[in-house]
Amino acid sequence: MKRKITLKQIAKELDVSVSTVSKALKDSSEISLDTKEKIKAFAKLYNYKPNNIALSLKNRKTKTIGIIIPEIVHHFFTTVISGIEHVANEKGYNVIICLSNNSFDKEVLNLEFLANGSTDGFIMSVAKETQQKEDYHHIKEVISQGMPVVMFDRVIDEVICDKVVISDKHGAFEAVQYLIDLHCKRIALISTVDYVSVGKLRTEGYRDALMSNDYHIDEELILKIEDVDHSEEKIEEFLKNKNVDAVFAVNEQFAVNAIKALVKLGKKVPEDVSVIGFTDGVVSKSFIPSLSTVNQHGEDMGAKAAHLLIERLENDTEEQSYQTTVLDTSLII
Amino acid sequence: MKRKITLKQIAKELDVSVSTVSKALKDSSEISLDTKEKIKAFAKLYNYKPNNIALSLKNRKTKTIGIIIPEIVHHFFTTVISGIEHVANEKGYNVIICLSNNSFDKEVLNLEFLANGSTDGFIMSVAKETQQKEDYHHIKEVISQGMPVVMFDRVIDEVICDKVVISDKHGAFEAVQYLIDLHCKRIALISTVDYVSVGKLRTEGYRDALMSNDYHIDEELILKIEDVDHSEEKIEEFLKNKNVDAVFAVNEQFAVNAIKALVKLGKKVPEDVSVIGFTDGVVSKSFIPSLSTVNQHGEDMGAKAAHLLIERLENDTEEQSYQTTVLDTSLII
DNA sequence: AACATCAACTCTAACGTTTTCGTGTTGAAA
DNA sequence: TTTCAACACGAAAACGTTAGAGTTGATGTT
Repeated sequence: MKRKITLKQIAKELDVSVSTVSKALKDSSEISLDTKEKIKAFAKLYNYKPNNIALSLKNRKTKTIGIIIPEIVHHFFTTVISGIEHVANEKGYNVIICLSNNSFDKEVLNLEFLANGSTDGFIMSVAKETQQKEDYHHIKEVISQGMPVVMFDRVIDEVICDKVVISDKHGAFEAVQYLIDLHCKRIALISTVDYVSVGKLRTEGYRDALMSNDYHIDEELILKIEDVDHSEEKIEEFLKNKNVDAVFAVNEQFAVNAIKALVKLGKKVPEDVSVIGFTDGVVSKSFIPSLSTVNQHGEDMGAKAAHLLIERLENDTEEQSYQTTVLDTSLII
Repeated sequence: MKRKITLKQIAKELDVSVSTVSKALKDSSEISLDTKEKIKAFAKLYNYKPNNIALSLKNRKTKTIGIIIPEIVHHFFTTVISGIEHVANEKGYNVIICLSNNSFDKEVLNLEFLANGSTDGFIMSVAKETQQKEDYHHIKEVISQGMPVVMFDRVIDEVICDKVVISDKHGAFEAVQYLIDLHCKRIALISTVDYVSVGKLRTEGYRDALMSNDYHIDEELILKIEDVDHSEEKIEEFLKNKNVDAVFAVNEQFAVNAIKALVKLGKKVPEDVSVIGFTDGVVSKSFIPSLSTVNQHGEDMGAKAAHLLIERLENDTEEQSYQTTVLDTSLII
């Protein structure tokens, strides 16, 4: 087992000083051609690569960005990660991923840990529990320490930093408008509870669309689901006897469950009931019957977030002009 | 903007030496109670947290494990990551994820970069291109430098290290046996090209099952797909005029495409043709018509891999007894 | 001969920790 | 009064790297 070689070892071996080796490998003009070549050859032979940790310590930057998300087994988040990773790599950055599992405590721990030298900045989507508690001191803390943070998807208005979101409200509006254009009369909404910002915004879009078409908003047709684990039964229960002719679901799981329930209730989709859902695209793409969806462009979102973060990391011109980028959704029929 | 505080700053502020501060915070008996309390209070006030990078450099271990996978927008891999992350976190490790995008070059780059101090060890599934080239020098290199590597899913026999795989062959065997038990006569196989080890193994399981039931192996019923991007057309083309009554697909995408093609050809699934696929579970779970699948237990796989790696990291008792853990698949009807 | 110039190095400090080995001050036993 | 341990702390090295400030010896200039 040959341990990785260091500058010191090379220096000793060739009987020069460490700094000579360092400079030679950087092609410094201070070192003679002869010596440079000798050192380079030796370094190549022993496959010398500088130690990142030492460099990080010296330069006070790690060239890695931390991603903190609620969960990873979720297609939307993976597309975002993919987008981030792509541009990060292009710019010479690595990504380190931590999962909060939607737990506030774990989010705090992760953030604190990574903030102690491990990363140069963060891209994050906050945990559900955090939104619920409305406690953002940990995020504000790292920002005040000079670490750039970019939030995406579930963003917090109270925290001032760069943000990337989709136009939840507008996307929902469009989707519901589409249903209205199909002459649907009784359009149900299946949403999450309101402290999840996306649920709230999409609900607003739903209401706006109905209102601007002079529809009456029937609160009976709105379902808010708290416990995601038992959504299937809840949705089935809800759709029974409601006699809806359209369903708008704020996420993919709800949409799928709605279709299942409708089929169980003897309805045909999309003949009897139209279903449309906010989604990330994977299930619906290969779904039979096909499901119309609002695409969230996760990849673009990640890419944009990464660009924003890196921009801030590389231009430490203390500009305080934080921006919120709103990405459009698109309806896939 | 208050930068993170360091030992040195605390020392200066309280007019003691750096070592005193360090010791005090570690509750060393060398330091008087008075001083300790004073220092601790000050540290707490300023929210002192040791710098990970400095610790990593000093201890020559980073407490992070590197994950290198072909892609992340793939449910199976995310479940594996989730499994890894879970046990890693439990044991005080972080994970840093790199994507090879199935490119050999990127895999090499990632591995080399992370091996230079950024991680203590690796959990990886090799890129398709790497399997194709059969060039594993980069992996052998890091192993020879004393970095533990655990391979999962797509493993390489030539590289000696810990491995976690599912019983591909056995899983395929069971699936095909299941189809045979349903009295299917013409069972098609849709597989990948043979250099992808899983494709090869699952094909073997298919053959074995047929053979041990005295079926004739009709090469006409075997499709090997090279170009995943155009699999849909290929599969449709293939299934036309084959008059099969069952399809066994080595992955989820192929299974879904097969069903689509069959439906297009006027067949009913599962009445006319039974379809069963190796999968990761997300699409099939909410798929209509329901699809029978071979579950790969990604979460368990990740957890096992992480356990193996951490075990090796913490017991540097140079035992060379590498093990290959074979996880069972299970058939979900 | 005295001095400046220059090439080709080496030294040192620094990044933030931890840890080993001092060292000066007590108080008490001899 | 000497001797010595216990106590409370400080100095320095180490991890691997880089950059700026020194050092050396040779050559060139007047």
